[in-house]
Amino acid sequence: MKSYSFAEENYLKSIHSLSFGQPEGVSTNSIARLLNTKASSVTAMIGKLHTKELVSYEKYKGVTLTPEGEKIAIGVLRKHRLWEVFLVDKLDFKWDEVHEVAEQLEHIRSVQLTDRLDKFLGEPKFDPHGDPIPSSDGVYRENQPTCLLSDLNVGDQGVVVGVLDSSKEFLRFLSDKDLLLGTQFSVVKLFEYDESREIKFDDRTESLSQRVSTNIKIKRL
Amino acid sequence: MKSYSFAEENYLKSIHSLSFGQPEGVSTNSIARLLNTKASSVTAMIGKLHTKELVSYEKYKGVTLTPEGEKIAIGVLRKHRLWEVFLVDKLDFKWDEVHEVAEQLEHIRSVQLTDRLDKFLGEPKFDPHGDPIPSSDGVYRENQPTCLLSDLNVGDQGVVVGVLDSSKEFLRFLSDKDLLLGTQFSVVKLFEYDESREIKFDDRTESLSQRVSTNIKIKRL
DNA sequence: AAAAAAAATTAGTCTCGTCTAAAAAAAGTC
DNA sequence: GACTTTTTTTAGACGAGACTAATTTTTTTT
Repeated sequence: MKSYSFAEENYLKSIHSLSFGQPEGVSTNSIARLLNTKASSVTAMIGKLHTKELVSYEKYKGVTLTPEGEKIAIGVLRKHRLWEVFLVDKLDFKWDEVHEVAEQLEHIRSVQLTDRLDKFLGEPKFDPHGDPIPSSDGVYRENQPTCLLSDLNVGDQGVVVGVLDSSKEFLRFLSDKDLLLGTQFSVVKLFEYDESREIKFDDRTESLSQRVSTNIKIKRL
Repeated sequence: MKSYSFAEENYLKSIHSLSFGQPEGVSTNSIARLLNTKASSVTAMIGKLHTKELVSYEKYKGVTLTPEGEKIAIGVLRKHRLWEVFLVDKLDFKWDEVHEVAEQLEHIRSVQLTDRLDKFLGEPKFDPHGDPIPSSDGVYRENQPTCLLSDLNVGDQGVVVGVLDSSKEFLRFLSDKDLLLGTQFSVVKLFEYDESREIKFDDRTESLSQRVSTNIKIKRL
């Protein structure tokens, strides 16, 4: 098993995240912006990754990941998101405090560690921001941008990623219903009359008023 | 809060661990041996740490940590040992598999993380090897080298750190008695007749045959 | 106390990842 | 199509941290 430096892993991760909807390749400047470095540094690193056959590259065109490069990027992403779950679920971090620490933890090298952490956390499918966690063989599907539960129609599926109304009362209401961050659900009924919805999750069905569903941020699945 | 490189932290940690019973200062070669580097690299780093006032140093004499340097070294040690507990208690690592991973985790920078991890683990006082975990304000007492439970006399205290006989049967016996790794105990009676001992732990008293106590590795407290 | 051995330091080099400044290529504009 | 602006690449340098080889200091041996 080859192993890569923090810097290399960060570049691969950045290229991966910028690749979405960019089949042409990712631009040097966009990588530099994301990593807070200069374009010249990016060019240098791209050359290095190219030599190692982790990216495809032609001067002045963009870069794309090779299958090997993508595998590494997804591995880092998996670790990042698993650690975020750990920090939030086990150490009671708020989900907006975890990023910086997870940026460090994602580079810890140990296959055993990652897989055991995954089991320990109950093999979660989503991180605290609602982003999907790649499986150990690198399979996952990046999901849609955030929208509201009230945007969904019958048959749509989603995962809870946040709230608009963060009052004690509302959070209490959600926790009474077991509608926690990361809960996956599908919309089974929609009553035009009052815009209330029935959703199914954890093998239960619950009815939510329009008031409630306009205050829950979700991502489509 | 200043922050230090992985390399700096590793040197400080090494100097700290070599300082035990060396009030004269630690030798360049001993550090090089411990870190698998060359003496010249050590000299260079010592110069750097000296400039930052983390070590006291005079050419050709040894190095010692300043109070600031020691604070940092103990902080790293605390993180290392807490992560070892996490790996063994939560992720079911064997206690001889944890070192390499903990060497990486000990450098994660986040005071919040360390303190929350400590709480999550139940504020353990010893790591899986029986070494004491420094408190967040840096207080701890390094303990004695390993000996056998059969070496202890009435009134002595110790902590279980391993076994000589690692057969299924013996490990089963120990787990039936709740004599786990990390258990702290004191010897309350010693019967000269058969060399059996009564030990007290977790508010219980148990009697151990000579056979048993010669197979349990402990550290004195 | 002189010679030999061991330990520590200096001098000079290397790789990694970054930077600035300058040059070259691509894209946008009139 | 020529000119300007933006993007990208090259050239050259630097700091961190490691190395080898040579030198100096300390310690040990006789």
